Amino acid sequence: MASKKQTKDPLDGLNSYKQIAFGHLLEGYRALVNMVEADLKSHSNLGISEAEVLIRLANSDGYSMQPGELAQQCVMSPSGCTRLLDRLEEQELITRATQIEDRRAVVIKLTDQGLETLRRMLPSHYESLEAHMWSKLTADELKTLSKLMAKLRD
Amino acid sequence: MASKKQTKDPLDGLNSYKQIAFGHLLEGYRALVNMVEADLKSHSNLGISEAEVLIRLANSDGYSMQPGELAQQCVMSPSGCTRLLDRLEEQELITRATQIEDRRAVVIKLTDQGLETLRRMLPSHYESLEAHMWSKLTADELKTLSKLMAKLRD
DNA sequence: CTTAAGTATTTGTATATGCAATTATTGTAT
DNA sequence: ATACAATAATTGCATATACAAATACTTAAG
Repeated sequence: MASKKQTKDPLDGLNSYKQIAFGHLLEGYRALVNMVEADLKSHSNLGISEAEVLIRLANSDGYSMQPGELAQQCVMSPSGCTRLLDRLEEQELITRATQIEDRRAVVIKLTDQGLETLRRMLPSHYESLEAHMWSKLTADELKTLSKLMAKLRD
Repeated sequence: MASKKQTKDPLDGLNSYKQIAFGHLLEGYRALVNMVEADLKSHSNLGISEAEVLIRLANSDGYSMQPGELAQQCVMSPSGCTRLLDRLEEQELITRATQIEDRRAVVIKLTDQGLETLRRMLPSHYESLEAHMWSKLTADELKTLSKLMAKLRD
């Protein structure tokens, strides 16, 4: 008769609902982001990160923020943020200026052209989000998802 | 007196709960994956994609799958999958063999070493997921999240 | 049979991103 | 005042990943 007590094989945990939840998060996120980004690129020459930065700037006080703040909000590295801002500056969608009070810091500002580009791009972006995300969940589900993801972030 | 009817500014939609839900999804996902991947790399020399492939192989029939199937499950491009498999093969965690019935296809197989590596790595990976995800939500919340993300994926 | 279309994977190339080191500036302690 | 730590952003470098084209093989049509 086999012993009742056994060292548990870690592989046994692979199909727990917890593992599956993580798997669904990976799969769902990637699928969604891929579709949204594809739509975005077909309607503009912006990727999802570029769009996100423009949106955050549009939401910010005076349409301007510092790179570090932006990097934190977007959950990206400072260097990644620098490069992203390089691309946006290249397209003249933002400007960079050194701050007067603290000359280490930089002020990013959305240009008129950046704002206009954002306005032109947003309707199709919303359509995309509607098609791939919002229409797939009820309002309650969407709010629940929002709350749960915020918990994971914090 | 201003006209009651106005062309709506697309920017007005930026702070709807729908937009915010998308934002929280981006932020929560990135934060979680960054933390889990950091833990993973500190306990092994595998990234999250590598770990995912090993896990999917361990779950598969005969510990083997085809690259295309794997790429679909992992929501990645075929070429991305090829490169990922290159790295795993280099570390001798998987083997590649051409199929006999269809010689275009390749059979990926988890090696003994791959299985052992996975067994060694899983406990700390579970701890990481516990710390950064599972412990932050109740069982019900976790199941809800799982269901909602699966809806987005499909 | 032979050719064309389809499928599975891989490769060339481009790009986005992160880490670690660097530069420039500010704050602090003696 | 001067030196030293802290902070903001950038840069060099490495790497992961995607798209498009190429390769190798199979299936279907005539």
